Amino acid sequence: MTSVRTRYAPSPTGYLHIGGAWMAFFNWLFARSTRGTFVLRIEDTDPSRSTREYEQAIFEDFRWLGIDWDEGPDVRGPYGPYRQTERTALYHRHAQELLDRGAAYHCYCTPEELAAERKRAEAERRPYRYSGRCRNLTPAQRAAFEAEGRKPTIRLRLTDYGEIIVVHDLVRGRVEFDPEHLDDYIIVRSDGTPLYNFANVVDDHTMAISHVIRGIEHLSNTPRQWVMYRALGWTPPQVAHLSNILGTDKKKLSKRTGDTAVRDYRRQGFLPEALLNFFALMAWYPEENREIYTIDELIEKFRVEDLGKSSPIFDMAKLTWLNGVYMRDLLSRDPARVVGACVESMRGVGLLDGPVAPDRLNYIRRVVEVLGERIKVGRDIITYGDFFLTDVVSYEAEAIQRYFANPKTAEILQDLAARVAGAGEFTAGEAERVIRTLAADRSIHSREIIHPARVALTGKTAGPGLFELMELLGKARVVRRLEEAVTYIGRNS
RNA sequence: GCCCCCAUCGUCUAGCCCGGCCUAGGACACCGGCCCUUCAAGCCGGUAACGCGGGUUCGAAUCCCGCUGGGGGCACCA
Repeated sequence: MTSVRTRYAPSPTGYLHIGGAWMAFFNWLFARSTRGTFVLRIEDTDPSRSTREYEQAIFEDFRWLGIDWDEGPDVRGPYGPYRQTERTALYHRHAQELLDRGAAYHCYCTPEELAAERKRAEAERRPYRYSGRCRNLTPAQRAAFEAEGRKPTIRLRLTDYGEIIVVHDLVRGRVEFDPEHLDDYIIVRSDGTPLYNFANVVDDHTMAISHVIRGIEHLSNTPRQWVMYRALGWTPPQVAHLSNILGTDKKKLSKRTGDTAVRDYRRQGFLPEALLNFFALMAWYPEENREIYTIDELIEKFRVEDLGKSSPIFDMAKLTWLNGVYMRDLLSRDPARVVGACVESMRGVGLLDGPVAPDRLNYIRRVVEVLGERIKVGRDIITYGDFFLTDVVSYEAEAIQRYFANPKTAEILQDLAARVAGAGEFTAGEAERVIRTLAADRSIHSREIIHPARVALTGKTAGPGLFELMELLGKARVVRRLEEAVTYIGRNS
């Protein structure tokens, strides 16, 4: 058996989409699991929408995910070039070959004429198929069209193909298509540029791609492509078509129901290994009763045949949980990665910009330490620890209601502020001692101090342990916030 | 409209190919409880699914047919 070569072929018309990354991931997994080759090919045949900036961005997103490629525009390789716009000679050659073999023909119909045909079909409520008017043009007729100045497209002969086209899909099994329902489709535009279905076939073959895992939307394209392979005398690759990821509205994943770009997830502070683990779980469970897998385990266990057939819904809650599992593990093993994810999300919301100063980074490290297991995603440093990062404490409505209502509260907090101010070296232990003593002196339960104090210091009812949080905030900030709370309560009661 | 694909808890899925081991397993989410200065984490427990209708069979989530529902394709987009 010749070696496995898979590919992912993005169009550089935007950032790497979650759905695209998901597809790419399986092609990559398959290549890695068979010690094969993973190729990145840029499909930039639509010049109006493709840019080099997006191409770079896609590379960057893949690198972040940890999906590497053996051949591609930037690393080159024996089957290059890897950008479709640089392969035009190849398309011309094979288009000519198709023409010479009589498998394709020039079509002089204008877009307007075709639109009219389509409209007529619609009016008569029958499925539209190209009429085939140009299928058997005589040299004289062609000359006449040319004289009119018409530029022909090239169409592949398909309507009279004659036999059922069989696609052997690795995950769906045998799928049959009757060419009766297909028509002669355009493979080269009148300006000479190739269309997707054609360029794709030429590239996959000339790049010796052995397996293609792609979206279900391409299943209907497959019979068209298979006819072309046959006409050219080529063997088509093995294919597997996966259903698309859906949003919570059960529609194709879109901005409406959540972030769609890989970099959005990076900005929120997700971990690439968690995202990849989650990607796997959206298509298959390598083992029963197990959710957490390292990339190496996924590579080892991967089998195309095991991939699911139905469309998964992107479950944010599960991704978040999974990310939390990884974050907790990292907390002891490699806390710098957790800090990294937090920094990423702080940049995302503008809390950080440019290089981070060493003392600032140190402080963030301590915040992460104090927040600990509460951080499931990098952005949680903001949702749970904003009071560490900014100087304004805004009290949650519920917090005020629950813990600032007691008439004694202001007095207690005032007392606490005074005692903190007079305390010794301000560690968590010292903070605890101060509060316990205060509770004993006033013969109240420490709860009656702890909760209001937490609200005064953080604005929230939930959060890290009060004593740890006080230590990190430091004596000065604690005293100030306590006094601010006293003022606030006085003003609002 | 025509063609194609899909269908197990709210969600991701195991089981389906090779019918009985399935009174359908796990995980997320949700709801209780424990722990506790709150939250998170952790631990314990709970609710919850074979879309419907016909077959085949002693027996069907598993095989067959139909229906319904969802998705995709039918471009000089990819």
